[in-house]
Amino acid sequence: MVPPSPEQPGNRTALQILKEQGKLTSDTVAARVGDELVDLHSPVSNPAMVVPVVKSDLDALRVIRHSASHIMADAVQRLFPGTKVTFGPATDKGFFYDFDRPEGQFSESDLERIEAVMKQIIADNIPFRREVISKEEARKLFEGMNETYKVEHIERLEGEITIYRHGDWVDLCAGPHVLSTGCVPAVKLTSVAGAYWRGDERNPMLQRIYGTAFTSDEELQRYLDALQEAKNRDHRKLGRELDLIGFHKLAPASPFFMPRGTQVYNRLIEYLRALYSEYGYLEVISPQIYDNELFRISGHLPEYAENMFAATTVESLEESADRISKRSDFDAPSLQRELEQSLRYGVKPMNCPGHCLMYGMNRRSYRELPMRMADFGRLHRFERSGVTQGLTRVRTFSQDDGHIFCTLDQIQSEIASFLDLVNRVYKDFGFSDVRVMIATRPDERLGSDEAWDRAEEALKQAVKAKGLPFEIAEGEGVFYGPKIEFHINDALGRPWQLGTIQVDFNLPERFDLTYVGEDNQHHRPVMLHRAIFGSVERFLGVLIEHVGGAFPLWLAPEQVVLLTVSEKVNDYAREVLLQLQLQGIRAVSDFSSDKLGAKIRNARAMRYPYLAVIGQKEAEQKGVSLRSRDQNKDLGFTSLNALVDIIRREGVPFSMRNN
RNA sequence: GCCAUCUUAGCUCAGAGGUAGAGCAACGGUUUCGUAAACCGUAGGUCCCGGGUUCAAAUCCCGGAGAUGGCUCCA
Repeated sequence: MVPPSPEQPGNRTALQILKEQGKLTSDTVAARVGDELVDLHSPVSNPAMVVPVVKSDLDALRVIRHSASHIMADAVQRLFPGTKVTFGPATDKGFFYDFDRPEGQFSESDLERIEAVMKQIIADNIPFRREVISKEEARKLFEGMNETYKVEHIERLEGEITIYRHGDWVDLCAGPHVLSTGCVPAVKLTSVAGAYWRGDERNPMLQRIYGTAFTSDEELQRYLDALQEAKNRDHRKLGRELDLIGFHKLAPASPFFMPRGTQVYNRLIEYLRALYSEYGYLEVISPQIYDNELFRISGHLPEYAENMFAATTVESLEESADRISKRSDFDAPSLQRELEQSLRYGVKPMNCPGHCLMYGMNRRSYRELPMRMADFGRLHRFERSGVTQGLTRVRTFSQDDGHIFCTLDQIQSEIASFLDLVNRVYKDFGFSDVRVMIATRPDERLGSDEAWDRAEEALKQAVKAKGLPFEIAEGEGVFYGPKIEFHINDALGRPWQLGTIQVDFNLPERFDLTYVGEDNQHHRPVMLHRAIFGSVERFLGVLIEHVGGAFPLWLAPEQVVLLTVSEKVNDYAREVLLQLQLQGIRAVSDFSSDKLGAKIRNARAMRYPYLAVIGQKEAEQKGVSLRSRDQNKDLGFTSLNALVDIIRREGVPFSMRNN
C-alpha cells in the first residue's frame, strides 16, 4: 500500500494527521470526521476530530466496495468503449454499477474478462484522488466525455460537486474512496441484471453488473461458501428432494403439496389451532368467490384490481354477448362497462372483507368484544410473472389470518396478548433474534389524528410493556392505520418479515360496522389485522431453509424409520412397526435388500429424525438400536417403551411441553 | 410486466446441423449383509411448445410458455 501524497496546498490529509497522531494502522481504510466519512488522501480542516476507520469497521467495507465499483466501471469502459456510466453504489452485500451499453447486454463470459481487467487495475495500484469542482466545470467535463446520465444528474445536485479520479478514469462521486486501487483486497463479479435508470420502469433499461468485495480472500471465500450453503438449503431444491412440494407449468406460481408436505402444512395449522383456543380466537370459514360489489365496498376495486383474479360464469358471459349482439351502436366505453358487468365475481385476495360481512350479520354488543376471528382460507393474488418465487411468492396461499374487532380502548391489551403469542410461536420454531418494527402514520391516510395518536400510542405502550426493543419506521404505516411488523433472521442470518398486526380504521367505516355500547348507543369498532406466519406457504419455505429440511420431531412427516439388517428379522420389524403405529408414532420402514449402510444413507438423506436399526440382536432382546439424526450417532440399544417415551416427549413443541 | 440466463430420461447433468448419452432413482434377478452407496440386467426421450431456414433441426432464426437471478440501496 503506497499512499500517494496529494500536493494540495492548505490543509493536511487525514492520512498525515493520523500518522502524526500515531493512530495509523496498516488496516486503516478511511477516516471519520464527526459523522462524516472521508478519504485518507484528502485534506481535512479540523485535525483534532479525525478518527481512523479500520477494516473490521462496517463502513470500511462500504468504502472498499464503492471503490471496487469504480474499478469495475473503469474496466468495463476499457473493454467496451462507448458504454456510458450511471450509478454505482456499494450495497449491503457488495456493489453494482449500472451501464448504458449501446451494443446490448453483458454476458456471463464478459464478467470474467471484466474481472481480469479489474485485477490488473488493482495490481497497478493507481491512487484515487478527490477533486472539488464547480457545477459548470462538472457539466463541461462530463459533456466532453459524453456521459449524458452524469450530466443529467449534475443538474439535480446542489452545492459542492466532487469527482474522483484514479489514473485517467474519472467519475462524478461523493466518495469516499480507498487510497489506491491496490487497497481493494478481494473482489468478485457475481451477476448481470437489467435495472431501470433511477429504478423507474418508465426509464430506459440499463445493464447492471453485481459484484462484491471483501477485506481478504478468506472473507470473500466465506461469503461464497455461505451463498453455496443457501443454495443447498433452497426450499425449492429440498422441497423436491424430500418430496414435500412440486410445481407444474399448468399452474404457474402455485405450489402443489405432496403428501409429505401436506403433513407438515397441516401440522403447522394444527399447532396454531391449539394456540388459538388458548388465546381466545374463534375459527371461521368464509367463501372463496364474491360478487364484485363486496370488493367495491372494501375498496379492493379498483385499487387492488390488478392483483385480483376475476371470475365469471358462462351464463353471465352469454348474457353480455346477447346484449352486445342486439345493439349495433356499442362504443368503446359501453363495451368496457359490459365487460366489467360480465365479470361479475372476484376471487378473494384477502379474508377481511368477508369477515366484515360476518361481523355485520348480527347486531353486536360491547360484551362480544374483542371478537377474534381466525381464518385459514385460501387466497389468490395475481403476482406478476417476474416476481414469483418458490413458496415465498406465490399466487395461491393461505394465511394464518385473523381479525380482531374491538374498541379503541382494547387495542393495547390485544396487542400485548398478540405479542405473547408471536414470541411463543417464533421460539417454538427456533427463530431467535426477533425484531419489532412500529410503522407510523403516512402522509396520505384515513381517520382522525386523534384516533392515530391513540392507536400509535397503544402500539408503543404494548411493546414497551413487554420490554421488547423496537424500531420506529416513521411514515411507513398503511393508509388505514399503524402497524407492527415482526422480522426474524433464519439460521443463515437472512432476514424475513413474518408476522404483523395492523390497526384498521377504514374497513369498519366502509362496512358501517357497529356495536351497541354500555350506553345503548351505536359505536364504531376498530379492526386489527394480524398474522404470525404471514402466508403459511412462505413460512414453510422459510422454515425448510431454516432447518435445512430437518424438521423437528413434532413437525416431521415421519418420526422414526425402521431399518432391518437382513430379511431374517422382517417379521419382528413388522411387529415393531405395528406397535409404534398403534401408539400414535409416525413410523415407516425400509425392508429392502439394501445393506445397512445404504439404508442409513438413504434415511439420512430423507432427514428422518430417528433411525431404528433392527438385527438379530434387537429381535432377541425386543428392542431397536437407535440412531439420532441430529446427533448423527448410534445411541445404542433402546427398548420399545423407551423409544415411545423419547418420541412422545420430543414430539411436542417446546412451549407445550409439561416439564 | 421489463432485462439477462436457462429448459435434454423421475432427479442431477453431459453432448451437438447428420437422427440421443452418463450417474442416481425405477423395474427384474442374484446377494441376507451390523451404522453414510453390494452386484448383474431391463426399461425409460415429441431434446419445453409452435412456426421458419435447410437435403437434413434437439442443435440455427422468430414467436410463445415455464423457471432462475435481478429490477430497494441512489453521484
